[in-house]
Amino acid sequence: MATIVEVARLARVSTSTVSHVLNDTRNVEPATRKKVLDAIEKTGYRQDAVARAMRRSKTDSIGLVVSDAGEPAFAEMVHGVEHAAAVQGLTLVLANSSEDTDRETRAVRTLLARRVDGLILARCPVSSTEVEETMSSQGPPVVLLDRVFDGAPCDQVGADNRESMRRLSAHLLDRGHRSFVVVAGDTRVPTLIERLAGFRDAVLGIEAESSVVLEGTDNDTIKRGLRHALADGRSTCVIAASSPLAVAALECMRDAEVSVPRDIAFATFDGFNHSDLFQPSITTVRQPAFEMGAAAVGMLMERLAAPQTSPRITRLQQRLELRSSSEGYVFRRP
Amino acid sequence: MATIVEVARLARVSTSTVSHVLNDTRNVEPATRKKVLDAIEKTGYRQDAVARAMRRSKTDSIGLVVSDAGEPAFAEMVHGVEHAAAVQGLTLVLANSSEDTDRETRAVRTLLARRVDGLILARCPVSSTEVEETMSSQGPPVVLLDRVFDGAPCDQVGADNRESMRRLSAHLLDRGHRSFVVVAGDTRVPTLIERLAGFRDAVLGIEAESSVVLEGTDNDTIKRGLRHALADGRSTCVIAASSPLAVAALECMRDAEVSVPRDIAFATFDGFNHSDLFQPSITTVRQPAFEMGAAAVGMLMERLAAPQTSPRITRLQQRLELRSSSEGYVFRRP
DNA sequence: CCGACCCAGGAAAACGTTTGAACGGAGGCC
DNA sequence: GGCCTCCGTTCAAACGTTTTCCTGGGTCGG
Repeated sequence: MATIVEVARLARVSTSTVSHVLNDTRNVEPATRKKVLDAIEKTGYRQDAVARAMRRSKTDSIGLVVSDAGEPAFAEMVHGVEHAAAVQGLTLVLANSSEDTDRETRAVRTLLARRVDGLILARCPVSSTEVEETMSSQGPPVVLLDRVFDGAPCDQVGADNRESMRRLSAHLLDRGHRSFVVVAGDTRVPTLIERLAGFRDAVLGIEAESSVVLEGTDNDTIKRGLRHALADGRSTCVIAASSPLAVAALECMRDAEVSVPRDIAFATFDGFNHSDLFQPSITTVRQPAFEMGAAAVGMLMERLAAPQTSPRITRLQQRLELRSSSEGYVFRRP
Repeated sequence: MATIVEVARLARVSTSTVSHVLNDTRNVEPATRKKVLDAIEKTGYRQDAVARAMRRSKTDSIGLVVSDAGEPAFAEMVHGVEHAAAVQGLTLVLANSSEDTDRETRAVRTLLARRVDGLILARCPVSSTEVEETMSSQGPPVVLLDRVFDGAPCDQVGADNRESMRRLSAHLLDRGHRSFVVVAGDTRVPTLIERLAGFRDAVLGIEAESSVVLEGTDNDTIKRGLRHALADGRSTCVIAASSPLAVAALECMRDAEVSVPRDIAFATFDGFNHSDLFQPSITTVRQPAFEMGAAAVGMLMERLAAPQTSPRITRLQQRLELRSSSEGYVFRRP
């Protein structure tokens, strides 16, 4: 691989001149510029980003740690981050924590070692203190994505989970539902806490008689709970707080031969792609995952431009997509 | 940020000694090792991967260019690549080409500039010559992922598309279908060529009377073609060659009020997640996307170990998941 | 005509590591 | 006791850039 000195030698100029035409960071006489460009052409020279990063102590890259790269919602976030980064001329270094504290720690460590210019974290349910320290240390700026929490010492991008869940629940209340099963899942995850809070906001002061909230990290426990809750036949609506939970709930209901929406209504957060092509087509609160990723990059850029301003939090609005899983349910007259 | 020289100074040893305990690349007296470790502890020193990469001319990273990071199948590949890379101690630099030749070229260029140790490419339908040259140049080794083609000058990992399509088609022939609509899509993409070829293998010598093959890059054209093909009511089965094509086909059929599987059978490649929860549940040939990504990393490692051996191609077997979209269709007696 | 200033370009010092060569002391062998 | 070897350690040269400071010639104003 040709280096800048070979180019310089061939063009009979100094390496600094070559560098200056490469980055145009100083005026250089048209004649010499041409010599340099010719030499670059002839040698097939390509700038070495590693050496460049070393000298400038700036890698033009950002790190992204995501808790499950396979999950469609996260995949869209990755996509959004990549896109926005590319637009800014930054490359993306991706790591996956698989919802595991240790892996997350190692991932953050490697990314910091690689001297990324900024870090975007979609954290797993519980982070190590090492990770939490990097959020406030004077290392590269950190943006928390999706799983945000109040009072974090860094910028954050999330969705308006609480408000969306409130809207969804209010809509369902409007349709006459009073007895819900809320499949809330792992309530260590801020996102799920917020969604649960939104439900509580909505039913506050309304006699939502026998609503059941299912919390837990284990799918089988959740399913058992749901089966139990469905058994008495009083619930008219199931709300799942995330897509994996929706899968569990739908599986459980299929196995229990409870049909949606004939026997019960159903709605979920960040549901299934192309849901309108299938039955039951699922009422969904959809996260603008791509935009959230892009927004995180935006915050990172602003933070790099203004390091001292106090941390901010951006909440993107979610879309409520009403479909037959909730709209098709008709209340039985007693 | 503390550097290795500060550690050395504090420990009253040379930087080389520090380096040697860091990488344990040479024996060092327990006493001095302890001094060094204490100094590292005290300074909070972290190795600088950029400087290290520069000196060793090895970045311990691999580049992945994918044509659509949002698409679930590609997301799973990304996931697989990330996982396998992490296991090997490599970090992943991700770029997205959005099925665009220019972006792909730029992505490859950036990754090469970053001196990745290897490159995995899920190429877009048509690559620039620059990209094709990197496949054979003596730069970092390249592995082609998913979209493979015979005679490529580098390693490749794909699925057994042709054989899988042959099996699927044979199964459908067994069930009595003779008149197919094959939604083949962009037949510049090797994957889709292979799938189409598999269909042709299966119907060879069988009077598959009026089968229609729809090729094209434009969804609307595809849909128009499909509507036309469905109009005469002779076709008994639609096969989509990829998930986006399946979406188009299902939309078209929904709009034309052709019901699956009552009016017509349907099957697709790499279909929809959790298809068994919905109606129609879709018969699918499922790519082992995660494994393909992991396998690509594996090939890369082997290639790095043995640079001179001739290019190889690995095909992973796909799983045929039979569901009601094809099994539910009952032939009408004339 | 001379000093001040401007401008294009060059020399060289970083950036933080790794690593081959050199070194010095201890021990073993004859 | 001299010599060789071994072993732990240090020295210093890379790796490929960017960037500060410097230089020498030209221009312009007085």
